[in-house]
Amino acid sequence: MYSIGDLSRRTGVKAPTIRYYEQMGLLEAPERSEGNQRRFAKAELERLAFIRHARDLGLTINSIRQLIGLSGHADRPCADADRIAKEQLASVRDRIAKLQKLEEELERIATCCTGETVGDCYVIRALSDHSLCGHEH
Amino acid sequence: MYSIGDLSRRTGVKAPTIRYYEQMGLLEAPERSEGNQRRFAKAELERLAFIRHARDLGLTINSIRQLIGLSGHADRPCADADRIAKEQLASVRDRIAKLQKLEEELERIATCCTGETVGDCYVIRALSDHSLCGHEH
DNA sequence: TCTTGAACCTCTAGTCACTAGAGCAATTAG
DNA sequence: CTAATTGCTCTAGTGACTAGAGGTTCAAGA
Ligand SMILES: [Zn+2]
Ligand SMILES: [Zn+2]
Ligand SMILES: [Zn+2]
Ligand SMILES: [Zn+2]
Repeated sequence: MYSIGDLSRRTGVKAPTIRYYEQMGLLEAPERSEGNQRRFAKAELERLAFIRHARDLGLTINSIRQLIGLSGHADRPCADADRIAKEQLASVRDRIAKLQKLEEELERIATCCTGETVGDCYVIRALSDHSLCGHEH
Repeated sequence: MYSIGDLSRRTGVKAPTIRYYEQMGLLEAPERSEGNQRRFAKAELERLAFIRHARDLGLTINSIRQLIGLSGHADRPCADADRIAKEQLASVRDRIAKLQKLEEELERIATCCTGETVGDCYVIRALSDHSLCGHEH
């Protein structure tokens, strides 16, 4: 049996975050000590590691809830799990593409200023005038 | 003189967002009609375009507030504006690098499942076991 | 057994940049 | 003049936590 602090040290997830996951229905309400403190079993430790890893990969609480729901039915088809992973991959790729466009614009904006005063600063001018940009954003 | 709806149509910024920018101190409180409705001058239209452009480039409300503060002093050095742009560029590059690592992991996770049931789904297994990953996240 | 200090509890509110909605008032076109 | 549209303020919700207040329980040493 682990206290919430034990669990926190073993997984690197802060105690308030563990309580938050419980509240969001990702962790089941654990047993309690006589004095009402949480006491987690090993299964919860593993589930918390799963949650943390999924979060680190950018999955939302909602997706994780679905995945946990699925993982209880080992005999069902895994198409839903595969779909969630593919959607997350697509979303990450999408964000990368958007950020790369921003990077291009920002590189120009951040490196082209030859002025010395605000009056002739390229940064200010570029922000005032989108037609200096190479793409839409 | 533009109503908030005029301004919204001309800039593509929704009316509640314009009010929000005013509340955040990015736009000055505009004149009002007899019936207390906002009436914006052309300067406000231009400032709103500036704000929107900066937001589209990912700058925070705080950074924009600083830039607006600077832009009132055309004779001062522009080092602060240049620094804000460079920091934003660095932050975008940082986020891209993190997302590219995620992309790699997610590509593996999302495309390697050869199982058919949840019990032998690679997605579920990969989320349970970070040692299958190629990097830290 | 007692005491002290660390760890734990619940609850509320704050973060960021909006967005949605309620309930009302003003404007504008016909 | 009326109806439709647009505007006003205020409150609350989003996601995934984080911080803090104010109180309780636990574990270890004396
Ligand atoms: Zn400059
Ligand atoms: Zn632009
Ligand atoms: Zn699968
Ligand atoms: Zn991993």
